Amino acid sequence: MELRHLLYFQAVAEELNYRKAASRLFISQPGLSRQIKSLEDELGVQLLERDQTGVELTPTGVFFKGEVDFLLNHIESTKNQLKAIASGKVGELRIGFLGSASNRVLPELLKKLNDNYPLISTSLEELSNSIQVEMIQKDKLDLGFVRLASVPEDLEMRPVFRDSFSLVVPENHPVQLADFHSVSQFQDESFILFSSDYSNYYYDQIMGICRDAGFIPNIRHKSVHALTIFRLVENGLGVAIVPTSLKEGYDLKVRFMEIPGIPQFTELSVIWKPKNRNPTLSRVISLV
Amino acid sequence: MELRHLLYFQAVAEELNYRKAASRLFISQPGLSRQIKSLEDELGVQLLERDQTGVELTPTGVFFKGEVDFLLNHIESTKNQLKAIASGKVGELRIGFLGSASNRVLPELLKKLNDNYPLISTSLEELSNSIQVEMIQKDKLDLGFVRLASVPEDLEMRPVFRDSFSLVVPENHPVQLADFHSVSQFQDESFILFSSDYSNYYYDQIMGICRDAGFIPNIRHKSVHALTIFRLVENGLGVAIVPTSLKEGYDLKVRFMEIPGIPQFTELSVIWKPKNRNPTLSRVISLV
DNA sequence: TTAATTGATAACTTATAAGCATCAATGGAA
DNA sequence: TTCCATTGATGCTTATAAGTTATCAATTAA
Repeated sequence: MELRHLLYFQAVAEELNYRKAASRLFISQPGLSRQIKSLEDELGVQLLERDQTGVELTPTGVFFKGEVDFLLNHIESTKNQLKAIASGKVGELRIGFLGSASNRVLPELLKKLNDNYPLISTSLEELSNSIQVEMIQKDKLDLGFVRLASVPEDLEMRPVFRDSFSLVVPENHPVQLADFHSVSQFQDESFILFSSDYSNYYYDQIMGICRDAGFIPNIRHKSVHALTIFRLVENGLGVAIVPTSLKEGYDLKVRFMEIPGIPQFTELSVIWKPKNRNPTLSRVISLV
Repeated sequence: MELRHLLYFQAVAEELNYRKAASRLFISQPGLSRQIKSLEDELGVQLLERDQTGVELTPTGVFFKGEVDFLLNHIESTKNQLKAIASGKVGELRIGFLGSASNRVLPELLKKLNDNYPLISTSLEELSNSIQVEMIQKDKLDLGFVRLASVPEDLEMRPVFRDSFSLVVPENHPVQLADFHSVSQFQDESFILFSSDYSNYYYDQIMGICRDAGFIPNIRHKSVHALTIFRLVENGLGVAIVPTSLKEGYDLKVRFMEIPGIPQFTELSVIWKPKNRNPTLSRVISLV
């Protein structure tokens, strides 16, 4: 067994089609067929179910795919760390974050990081909650900033920032901050939300706020990006409920009004995998 | 880079001598020299410091050795797990069941499963007959516990538990067990049933029992959950006819009275798809 | 000084991955 | 139904690169 086999298997498992996988790997289909077959022979198990219709993963194959993803990611990360170590940097840290984490917590962390370990380099990526969890589990990411109620067993989670919710309205909206006492004042408006596949937890909370105020919001638009949501609000397409800290950093014709007297809040948490072998990680954990 | 390179590097890093490492790997020394060199070239770092005296690891090499050990061990353990999974010794079994199966059959099966195959994990979901059939056909479920007269061709079915029917009445109902001889004594009461979309078969049987007793029941409430039905009975909203085995496990102010002299019974069956490729399944089938 | 180490290099051999042409089986469209 | 496009598998050939042998220069110990 060679890494080649793992890489090939990964491609086939993702494409579920030998020809497509082969062209993605820039090799011929027969060559790929034979390599996969020899992999199965060596492992002594069947990984893929194939007929003239297509390809499917066996349950064993599903397990193996997970391990292969992990291994290949780990190797990739090791390669990068190697270069960092050899060039005198201490290491590399791959950080994932929700768009709504970029305003407050992340800049602070990066500053602290730079002060304490000036030689640690970072790569930042804006990703959804679920993708971050998955990538951290597979060693494709070292640290994640998410809004989640819980994470899988093999991950650790620490809350880092608690935020209230604000209603976002167009600048010229008739309801002024002084008159604003309940979300129910907006029950006839359209609502713009973060997509629920971006964060179910967030989605449920917004629904909870409206339910507590005695109405079910009329959701007209959903988006994964804060900026998009604000643009829609700006153009009068509805109002939005977002974490208050998003107030800073955007220069738009919208007004933030913190929602008074509600129990809901949103909590940004750091997550990581204690088993992650990146030596840089353990040092950074102590900073957050 | 291939696994070979990692294995070769590991040997050299441990022997700190190319010739010894080469003979341990059953290859020639020049071949090993070149493979290590090409590994260093590809990674772009120097892993080993060598002169005519011998070999030493660079700091980068020390780090890499740790990662290589980890990776190769992980691969070895993955290979072993693969075989265990393919043979069904470890694995996951997704089980669906009707609420009314939870009292008797299911706990027994889970105990047996745990005794015989402690490494098989299970996920349990309470689902209706029709949903179970559908999910099993789609390989979304491995095993189902249903009450059905028949299942589609591609599924197998085996009866596992035969149960009589009992009438459920409020604790203080005037009719006592000793006076109870026919359902017709209750023809003027309201009846509470399991929803027919939950199980048509069950629904038809209840109707059959009443028809045989010479009346058509006045059905006032329907529910998918046994507990809900019992709560309604408890509060005097009607009487219910349910499988007798539901008697256990609920602490409510209701009385069960087995219906005497009727031919109807209800049979809980396991269903599964013979074509399902989960290796765990075949092992478990033999247990039920 | 000599003999026995060390790893590196050049030239050659061989194993095998990859490529091309082609096949049989399947499924959808006409 | 028939036809055509698509699926993965197979036989044979080619090319890449791993591995071999022979040999080298440099170092160390006797």
